Amino acid sequence: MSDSHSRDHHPSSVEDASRRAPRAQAKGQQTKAAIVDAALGLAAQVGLEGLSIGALAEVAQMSKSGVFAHFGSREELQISVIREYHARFEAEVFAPAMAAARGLPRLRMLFDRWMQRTSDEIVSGCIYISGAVEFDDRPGPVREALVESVQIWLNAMRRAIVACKTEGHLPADADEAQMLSEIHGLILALHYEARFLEMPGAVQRAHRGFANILRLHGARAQD
Amino acid sequence: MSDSHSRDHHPSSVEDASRRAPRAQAKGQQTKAAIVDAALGLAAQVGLEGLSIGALAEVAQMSKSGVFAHFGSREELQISVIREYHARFEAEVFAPAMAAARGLPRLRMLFDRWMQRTSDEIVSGCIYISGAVEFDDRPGPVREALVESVQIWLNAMRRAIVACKTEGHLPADADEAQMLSEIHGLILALHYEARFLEMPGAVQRAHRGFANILRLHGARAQD
DNA sequence: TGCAAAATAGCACGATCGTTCGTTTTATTC
DNA sequence: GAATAAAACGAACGATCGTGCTATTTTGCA
Repeated sequence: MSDSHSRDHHPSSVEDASRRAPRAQAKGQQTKAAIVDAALGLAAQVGLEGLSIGALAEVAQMSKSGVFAHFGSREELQISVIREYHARFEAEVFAPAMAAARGLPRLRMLFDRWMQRTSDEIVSGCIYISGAVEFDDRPGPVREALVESVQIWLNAMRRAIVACKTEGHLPADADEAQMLSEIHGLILALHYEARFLEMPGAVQRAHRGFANILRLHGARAQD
Repeated sequence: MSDSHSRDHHPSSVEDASRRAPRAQAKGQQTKAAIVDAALGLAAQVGLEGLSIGALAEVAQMSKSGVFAHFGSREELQISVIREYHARFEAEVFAPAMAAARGLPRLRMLFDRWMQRTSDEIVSGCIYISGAVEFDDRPGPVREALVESVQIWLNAMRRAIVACKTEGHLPADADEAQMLSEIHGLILALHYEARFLEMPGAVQRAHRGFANILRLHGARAQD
């Protein structure tokens, strides 16, 4: 999962950054980060489309125009939220799993972390899922940012599956695209059944489903 | 799948209905049906929340207030759209599959029809999916109508799986809730990958996924 | 401490939203 | 065809939206 997004407002040179080390962030960056943080929570509930600058300003205890000035447009705000979500997803799901051994252990840990995050989002909502629905036929930079982030993650999962083959944990002819779709479906069904339908047992079913998929596609029994 | 919704505006007595047989519908019902039809297409694209009376009036070539008068509120319009969607889903997916033999043949046909409809909705959008995201934490009558419709359908699928057990097409200890979740996940992944990510091969993966689920859960080989 | 710049607030704009109300047109019944 | 009811219209409302513009406050540095 390569973070290809350019972090904005980095000091233009390393020298400048070290010279004024004590002042970590200008005031602006600091409150902008706080706004994005609040926006993330708000967007998880009401979606990226439901995210309004007025409501955000109220949560952030600022004026509408004060919030607006940090982004210049609502679209830019939405994209900032997506980037922040992406960064947190990467830090919370992808990064820790890289500590696990290549192959099946790492794939298991990736799925476990993904599941854990989705379970948490039963309460808060997931913008990779709500965003997909809101922007699936609304072209533009917001949709592009969303698609890019999701693709980066799904590609990381795909690579982890392929690694299982090269490590001999999965048969060489295992179909990684098929497995990925089936795993992705488990996550989507979990979100749908638990958050919308409020059905009990959805988390357990997703866990079992993952074990079923590994078995079906010929994973070697693993410690 | 029992249609528990009361069809509104039925003639109050059968006698009245037969007496004025040539006039099938009063003018009002006729245009209301046309409005709902247009609203269904519009809501599939922009979602139930994105559905505005102004835009609908433009599509239906009527005045805003003319459209509004048929429903009395936007919520009632949204509910009417859900009911109509439900009726079409039932007619297009559920009803034809009842002709197939109880057990695995019927389950296969239910899934095939469901898949076919979802494939069509790659272009148009599915309000059972978009609606779930839009109303997953927005309580009220619209959410209730959505949940009810989806539950009716999922229960029908569950019954079809159970029938496979009593017919001996699936082992008696097969877990129907688990199978249903996995199947539902295939549909959700298909919608996500094909409509939002525009990934090729999603339809084929969903078909293979269904075969995989049947195999995994011990379905007898079937003609 | 004082000054320039950055950050925030205040206010108003055009647009769109759901909704209400009174009127006018259309359909139905005698 | 006249009378009555149903249906559709047109205009306006208050609210909320994103977005400019201009003050005012706050911050960072000399």
